[in-house]
Amino acid sequence: MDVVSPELNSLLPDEIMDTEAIVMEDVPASQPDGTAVQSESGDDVPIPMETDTPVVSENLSFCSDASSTEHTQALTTSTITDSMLSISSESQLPLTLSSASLSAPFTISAANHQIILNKVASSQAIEAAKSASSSTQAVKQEGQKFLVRTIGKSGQPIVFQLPSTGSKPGVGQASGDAKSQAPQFKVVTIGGRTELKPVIGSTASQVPTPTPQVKTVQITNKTQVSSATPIKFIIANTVNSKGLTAQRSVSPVIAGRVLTQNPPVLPPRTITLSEPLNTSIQSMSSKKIAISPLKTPTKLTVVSVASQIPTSTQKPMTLPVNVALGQQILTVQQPTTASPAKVVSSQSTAQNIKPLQSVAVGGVSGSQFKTIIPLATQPNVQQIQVPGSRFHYVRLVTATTGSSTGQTSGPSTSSIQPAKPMVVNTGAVRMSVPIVQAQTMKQVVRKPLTSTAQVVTTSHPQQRLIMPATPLPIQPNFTNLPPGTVFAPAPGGGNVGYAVVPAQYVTQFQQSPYVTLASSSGFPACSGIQSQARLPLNGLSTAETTSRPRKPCNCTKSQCLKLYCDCFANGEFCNNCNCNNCFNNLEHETERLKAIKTCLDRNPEAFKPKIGKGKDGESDRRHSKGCNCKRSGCLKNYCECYEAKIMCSSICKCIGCKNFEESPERKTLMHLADAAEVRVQQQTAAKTKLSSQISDLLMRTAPVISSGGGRLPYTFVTKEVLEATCECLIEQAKQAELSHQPQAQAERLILEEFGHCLMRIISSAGKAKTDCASINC
DNA sequence: GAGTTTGAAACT
DNA sequence: CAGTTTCAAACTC
Repeated sequence: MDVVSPELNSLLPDEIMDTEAIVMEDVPASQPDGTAVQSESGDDVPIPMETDTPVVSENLSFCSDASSTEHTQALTTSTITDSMLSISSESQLPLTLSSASLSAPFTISAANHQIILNKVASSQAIEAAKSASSSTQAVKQEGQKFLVRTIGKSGQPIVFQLPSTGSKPGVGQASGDAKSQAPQFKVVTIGGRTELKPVIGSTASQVPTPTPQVKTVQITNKTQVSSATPIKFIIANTVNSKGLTAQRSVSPVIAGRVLTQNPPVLPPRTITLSEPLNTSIQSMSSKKIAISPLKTPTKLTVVSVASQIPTSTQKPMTLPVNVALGQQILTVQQPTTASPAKVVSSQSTAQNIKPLQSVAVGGVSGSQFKTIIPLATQPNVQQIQVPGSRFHYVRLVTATTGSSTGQTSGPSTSSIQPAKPMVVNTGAVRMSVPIVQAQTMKQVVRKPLTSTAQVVTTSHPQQRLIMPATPLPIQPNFTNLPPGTVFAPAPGGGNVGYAVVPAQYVTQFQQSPYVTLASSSGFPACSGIQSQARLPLNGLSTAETTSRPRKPCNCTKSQCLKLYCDCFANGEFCNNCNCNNCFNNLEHETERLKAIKTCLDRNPEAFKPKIGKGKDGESDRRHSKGCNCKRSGCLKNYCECYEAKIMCSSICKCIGCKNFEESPERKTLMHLADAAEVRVQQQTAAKTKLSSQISDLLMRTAPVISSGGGRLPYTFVTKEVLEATCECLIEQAKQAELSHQPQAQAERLILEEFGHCLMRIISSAGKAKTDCASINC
């Protein structure tokens, strides 16, 4: 198998690690009433948290960070002490967790399987929260621990433990600014739309969401005051990567983990909010990191992006972090200032590592997220969706090292070592998996993996191509990786590498029963969740992309291994195509991978969507390279801009372009296209009506036929049939008129349409007679 | 359905 | 980087 070249390898980390584009707009509080939780479903069925499955990191750290001191409050799970906050899924009452050391207490409300952690701006806010709900519980920080007890059906409690912060300098400082700041929860839909909701006293006013849509709860700390108490999440499931080199000192520290569905009878999971004493945390860049479970409520998602925390804060950036609890995503957003919010989540214990996790990195504008999509029950697989890229990347986090691997036995209580909050999974292997286009990622009918078993054993696991032998879930030892998987060594060595896996495999993973937890957990699968992770394809909406199945290719000479082939260009295998000598399939993975590498060597952007976000002031969608049309006037589908239904931009090098806003030709074309579409719809409707009328008539006349024994076709020509037929003819006439057909031609078309109608009537009549005869026999 | 046109991709 | 060739889709008849 070919190993991804260093060039490609160098590309992949950037793809994954780059989170600069992930910027969440500050969303004003849209619901000051404090509605913090939206039930994902109208019913009260609790959604269990997945905790028994292996998870890269069991630790979730919520850190309160003083801007200058980088102080982080950590919830450690090592021991359960003082106050414990229990959140029951059944209860929809907000729970307020206040910490003396924390400038802003956290309001925690759980309802309908959702837990919202909110940082209460002030004690008054706490009181308000209490007043809002009599059952609100304020937990002093002394306890440093709060227990989420019944998030899942299993009732497995999740313990959030806060270490004593008496010695933490940043705590008091943070609390002092809490009033000025208005920490808020932002409920963010997967599609990127965010809904900011104050948490305080919110539970009573919960608005049940009709659809099982995953919500992201975002905690935003907009104030830039150094005294502010930025919330710092440190997700410590880190792997070494070059992406965090000094060059990219601002690379976000990721490594998140996500809580998902718990199988019943699971030991209490402890989420540790540890205070990182490591300076690396301090230097952690403030880029926004969104960790969201886009999948079913039963999923636990973990984001692990960077292994090392950049030591420089040269580029303070907003750092939104979504921590998904069950179906919810907790987002912590920190404005780009002196005290950026930081999220630290340690994955030091890869207990119960969730099998397949996906991370979607939004590529469109700043509102995109890296989302984690749990795909499989097998641990250590993360699907990373990089908007703007046609590949999906799957990161496999292996528990090869004892320290990094989680102890799967016993209650999943993991604690983060303060001194090494970010060192979690040194043996992690990141896999970059070109799958399907991110936008087209969708749940489809499950089908077993049919690939031949090709397992490559190697002394250098991170650089070997692993071929999946069976449809079994991905194993940590990579023995079940799909064919075509290529491991690329991480630059600079280390235990981290990338593996390029055929896109379809991820789809297959998603389709595999092993992947879908809902199938086995008894919870209804939420197909919509995954769709939420989809991102626009070439500027098209998800609905557009999903509603348009890709056309089969007709390649004859390229073997479907060049970008001429749309299938290949989209990172897909050929399927039901008309190509000849196709190598874009599982049987030719070696060649395919080589071709991918070649394309990437030639153009690292080769597999990225051509239609992306334009510059400020320009159209939202524009061709990344611009077209070079010379003869088509950019008004035919030869033009990639026109084909994408966008206008040419300044970067186009086209000649005689007519594809601009004020172009009369373009307007005419658009008008004609719209008219044609309307005509087609009308004609289709008319034909459907005709068929319906005929069918209805057949139903009514069937007894007559059967008894009378032989009616002529004209018997079926009733008033309704005539009307439907006339509609078809009129529509045909309109179409001919609009297309400026000569009268003779128009008459011909009308007559032909009439003939078609007659044929349908006769055919239906004959069929009805035949059916009746067969019935009588 | 065959042939032509077109422009992106690939190549030199 | 520019020019040429190759290629497959779009288009026309």
